Amino acid sequence: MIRGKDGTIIPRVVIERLPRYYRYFDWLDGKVEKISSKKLGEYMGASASQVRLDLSYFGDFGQQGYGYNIKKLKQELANILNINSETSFIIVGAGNIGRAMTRYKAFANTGFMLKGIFDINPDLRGQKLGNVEIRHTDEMVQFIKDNHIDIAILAIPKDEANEVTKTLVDAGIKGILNFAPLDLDVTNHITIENIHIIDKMLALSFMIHRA
Amino acid sequence: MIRGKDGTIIPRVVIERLPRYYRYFDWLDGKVEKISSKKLGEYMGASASQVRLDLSYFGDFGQQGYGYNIKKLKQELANILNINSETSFIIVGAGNIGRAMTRYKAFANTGFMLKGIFDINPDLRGQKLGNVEIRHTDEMVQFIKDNHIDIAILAIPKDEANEVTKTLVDAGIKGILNFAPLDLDVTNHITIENIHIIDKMLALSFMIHRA
DNA sequence: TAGATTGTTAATCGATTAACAATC
DNA sequence: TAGATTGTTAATCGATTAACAATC
Repeated sequence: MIRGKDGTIIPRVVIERLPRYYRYFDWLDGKVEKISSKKLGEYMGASASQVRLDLSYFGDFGQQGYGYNIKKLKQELANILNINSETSFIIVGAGNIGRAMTRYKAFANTGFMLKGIFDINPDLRGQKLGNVEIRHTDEMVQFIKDNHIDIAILAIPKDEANEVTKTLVDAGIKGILNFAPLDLDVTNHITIENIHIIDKMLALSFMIHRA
Repeated sequence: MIRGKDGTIIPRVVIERLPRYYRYFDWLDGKVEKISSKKLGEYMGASASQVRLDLSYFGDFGQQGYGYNIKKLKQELANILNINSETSFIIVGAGNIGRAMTRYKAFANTGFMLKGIFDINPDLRGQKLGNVEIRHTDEMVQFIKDNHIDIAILAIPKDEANEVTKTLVDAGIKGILNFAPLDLDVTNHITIENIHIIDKMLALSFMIHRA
């Protein structure tokens, strides 16, 4: 239950939209100085009301008769989303997806710092991916504690996912980006975001076959 | 506007949930013979009402006093989601994510068949990834037409994404799974599913920092 | 038969949009 | 000042849940 400006509860749908606002402000930055909720809504395919209400959970960023200053609002959103401060994360699983995430450049632009990669296969130990070396899963708990890691990207087969999740949570991980094709079994106050690639492909397939 | 059983419009939220139902039925298959909407809802973190209403858009799959037969419903969902028939797709962009998708095993279990990989870099031409070779983007339009490809996974930098999307749509692509960190500019009746990795990470970061 | 559980309609809840006073 | 546009409250819309007759 996350609260905004006046202690009002921010709906999760609004939170999920924030990074999208940031993308648009980043895109507009340099192009124009200011924008109205109406114009931004047109770009984003949203109503002006939604734009204004969404942003109003976090502050009074606009000005009547003027709109929103892009440099200012981009900065505000960057702060809200912790883009200016460094957020450390680890990758669990050095398979296809784990490796791709290792090389993924976009993390750096949004303050995310890869601190470690872990795999259960001892043969991979010490192998370098970029400038981070693969460690064995046995070292993971201590590493999370020593380096104060909050976020883990989980990219392992589904059969091991819940067991590893339990280990991560016990070690102090606060959020997981889950690529495994299942819903993780978590009881406590930990946040999960799922990327279910096959689910998306199936929804796509369903829609094009019915269209 | 996709219609179900009695010509009622199926809400997009329901469509997006279908693959998840399939995952649960696949998981239950072999474990038990039947399940009630109440029990399934418990597993999925949904209400019994939602389970029943969601499924009822597609048919009368249950039986009073009994529940839903798992083998039967799994089969029904597989048909609805075209899992039993082959769905061809291509990957556009042979970078980190494109390559990971090439090696992604889960596609095969759901009827997805990788037919081609394309990249703008001519040096990659002919290079084999698994049993599919990289082709140059120049060959893409003809390939899509010749092989009746409906779905493309877009894994290229955002600056080129809209231009390539236009090419894909003109060539006859019906659905795109977009990994590029922007909202594709599409006018016509084409379906897009987005995987915005950084957006998910930012939402995660926001939530754990506020918790 | 009695108990269980469906499919569907009605009630509720939450999210989106419209309206408007405030004000730059 | 007049026009534009905000932040917010009220109205609407859509999705979820509750209720229940039908029936296995």
